[in-house]
Amino acid sequence: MSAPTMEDVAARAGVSRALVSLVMRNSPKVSPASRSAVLAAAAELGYRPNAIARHLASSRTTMLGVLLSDIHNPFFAEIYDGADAEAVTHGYRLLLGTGSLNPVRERDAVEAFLELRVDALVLAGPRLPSTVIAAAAREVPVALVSRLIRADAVDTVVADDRAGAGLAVRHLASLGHRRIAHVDGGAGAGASARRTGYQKAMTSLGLQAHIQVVAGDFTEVGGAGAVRRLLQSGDPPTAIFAANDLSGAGALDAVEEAGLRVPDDISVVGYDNTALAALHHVSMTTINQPREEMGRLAVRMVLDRVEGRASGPTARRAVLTPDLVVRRTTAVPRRQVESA
Amino acid sequence: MSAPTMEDVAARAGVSRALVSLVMRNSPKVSPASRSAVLAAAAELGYRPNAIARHLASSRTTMLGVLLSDIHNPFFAEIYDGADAEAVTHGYRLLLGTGSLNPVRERDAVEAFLELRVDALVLAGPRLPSTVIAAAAREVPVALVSRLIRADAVDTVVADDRAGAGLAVRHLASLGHRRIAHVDGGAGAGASARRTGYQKAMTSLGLQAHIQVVAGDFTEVGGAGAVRRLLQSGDPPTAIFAANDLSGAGALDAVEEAGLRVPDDISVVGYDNTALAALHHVSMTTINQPREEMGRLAVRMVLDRVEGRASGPTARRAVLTPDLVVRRTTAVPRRQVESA
DNA sequence: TTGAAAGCGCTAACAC
DNA sequence: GTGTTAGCGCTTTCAA
Repeated sequence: MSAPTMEDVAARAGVSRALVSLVMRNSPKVSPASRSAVLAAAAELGYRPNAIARHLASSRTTMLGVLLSDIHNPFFAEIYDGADAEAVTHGYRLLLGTGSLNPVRERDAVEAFLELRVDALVLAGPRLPSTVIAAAAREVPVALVSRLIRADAVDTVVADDRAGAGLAVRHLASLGHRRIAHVDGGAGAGASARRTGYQKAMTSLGLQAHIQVVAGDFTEVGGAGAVRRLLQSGDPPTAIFAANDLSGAGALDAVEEAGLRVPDDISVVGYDNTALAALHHVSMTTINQPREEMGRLAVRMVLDRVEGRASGPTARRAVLTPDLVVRRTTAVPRRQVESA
Repeated sequence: MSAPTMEDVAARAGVSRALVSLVMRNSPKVSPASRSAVLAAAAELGYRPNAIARHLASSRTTMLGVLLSDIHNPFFAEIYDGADAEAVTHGYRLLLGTGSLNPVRERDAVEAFLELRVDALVLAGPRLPSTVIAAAAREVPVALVSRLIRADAVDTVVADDRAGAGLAVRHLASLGHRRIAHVDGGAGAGASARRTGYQKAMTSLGLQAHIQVVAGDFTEVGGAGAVRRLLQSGDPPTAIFAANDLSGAGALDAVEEAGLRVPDDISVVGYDNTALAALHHVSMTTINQPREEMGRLAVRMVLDRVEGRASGPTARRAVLTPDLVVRRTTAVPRRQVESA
C-alpha cells in the first residue's frame, strides 16, 4: 500500500507511462481526451508526483537553496521574502536552511543543499570561510547577500553602508547638529563601512573636528556603555549615530539614565530599521536597507546563470542604496536653538 | 564534465560500485584497505554523494519537513532550534519552509515536502485547514506545535496558556495587587486560553469582583488603546496583564502617556518573553514558553512514529508548562503600601 | 499524438 | 569482504 506511481495512473487511464509524464508536466502535445483521462485517474488514485524521481531523471530540480545566517534575525526573514517572491515568479522553489551562526553547521547546510542538487545557492550573511563559498560556486551558481568576497562567479548584493551612514550624519547636520558622535559596531558586519561613512560625511560637511568614534559591539549593553563614556567626557555630543538599532536602544537607555531627554537634549539615530526602532515606545530615527529587494536581486542573479543569461567567472556586484526613516529621536539641538 | 558518480569512484579505486556505497555509508564490513582506497579516490575526484539518487533507491530520506508559520516571528525560530537539535541527534536533517501566514502558500510548502518524500512533518503554528493536516497525516507522521486539532495520528505539543495566565495573575496578587485587569488578544492564537486562565485565577484568589477584560488584538496600538480606556474609567486597576509582550509594550506607552509610572503606579505583565520584553529599555515581566522544548518534543513524536516506537491512530498530546520571568515592570502597589 | 526502451545514481538483496 | 544484479519512479530520445 505504498504511494501510487505513474505506472498505476497509466494502467488505470489505459495509456503509457510516458503519456502520464507529459500530462503531469502539462505538455501541449496531448489530446484533450487522454489528458482528462489521465487527470481523472490520477485524482482517483490520489497520485502525487515523486519529486525525487523526477529530479533524478531530469538533472534539474528547480529548487534553490537559501541559507539564512540567523533565523532569529528578522533582517534575514525579509531577504527571504524577496527571494521567495522572485523565485516563485520564475517557477522555482526555495529550500531554506541555516547554520545558526555556526560556520561548521553552515557548511553542513550547504553540503546538504549540494547533495540535494539544488540548481543554485543564495547565501545570506554567511559566516562561511570564503574558500568554502568559492568551492560551492564551482558546482552551482552562488549569490551572496550582505557579504563581499573576491571569488570567481560569486555574485553579490549588498547595501551601501557608507551611503547609509552619510544619510544619518547629513540628517543630523541639517537639523543643526555639529557635535555628532558615532557608536560603532566593532568587527560586526557592515560596521567598518558605517564607521567610514560617518567619518567621510563629517569631513565633507566640514565637521572633521567633531569626529568622535566610541567602541560598541552591536548590542544594547555595548551601546549604553559607549554613550555613558561619551556623557562623562568633558564635551558631550548633541547627537549620536549608532551603528545599529540595538545599540541605538542602548544609547537611549544611557541618555535617560543620565537624566537627559531624547530628542530634546540629545538626538539618536540607529541603523537597520528593525521592528525595535518602529516600536511606538522607542520610535527611533534610523536607516533602512532595501532587504526584500536584496533578496529578489540575489535570486535574479543566480537564475540568470542557471538559465544561461549570464555566465563566466565575472562576478556581478549590486550595491543598493539605503534610505532614511525619520521618527521621534531626532530634533533640532536645544542649545543651538537657545543661542539663536 | 558533470559531477563524478559512484561509478567513477569505483573505477578509480579499482573496486565495485557496491563497495563504494558501503564505504559512503560507513558500513563496518569493509576492509580498512579498500575503505581508504575508496576514500582517497572520492577525495581526488571531489565526489559528493547524490542524495536524490540515494533517496530514490532507499525510500527513506532521513529528512523532516518543518513548516514555520511565520519566519519573521522569533517564537518559531526557537521552536526550530529545538527541533534541529533533536533531529541532529537522531541522524535526521531538517528542511525548512514557510507559507508566510498564507494558508494557500502553506499548502504548497507542505505539498513540496511531500513530493520530496520527507519522512515526517512538523507544522509550527500552521494556518492550514485541519482537513489538509489530516490528509498529510495519512501519508507521513505529522506533529503540530502550538495548535490543536482533532485528527487521527496527528500528535500535538502546546504550552499551557491557561496555566501561564495563572502565573501572571498570582505573581501580581502575591505583590498585593487586587485590581488586576486583562488586555486580551481577541481571536489570536492562545488568546482565549489566556483570558480563561486569567478569569479562573482571579476567581480562585477570591478576586472575581475585580475581573476586568478589555479588548486588545496582540498589537502595540491595540494594547495602548485598551489601557487608555482602562485609565479613563472611574476605577483604574493597579496592575495590567497583557495577552502578549507587544500589547504589553502598548500598555507601557499608555501608562506613561497618562503621566503615570511603571511599576510605581501601575504594574504590567506581558506574555511570551520575546526579545522586546528583554530589552533593557523595556525590561518587562512576562511569561515564558519552553519553545525549544516544544520543538524537541515535536520531532521526538514524529520520529517515534517513523521509527516504529509509536503507531496507530491515537494522537499524543504534550502540554508544557510555562514559567514566570520577573523583570522591572512589576512591584508592590503604591496605594497599598501607603495605606499600610 | 502516443508508446517502448534506455537510463538518471544509488541501495539492497543475494551470491561468491 | 566484495561483486552482481535488480530495481526505485521518473524523463527523454526515438519510432511508430
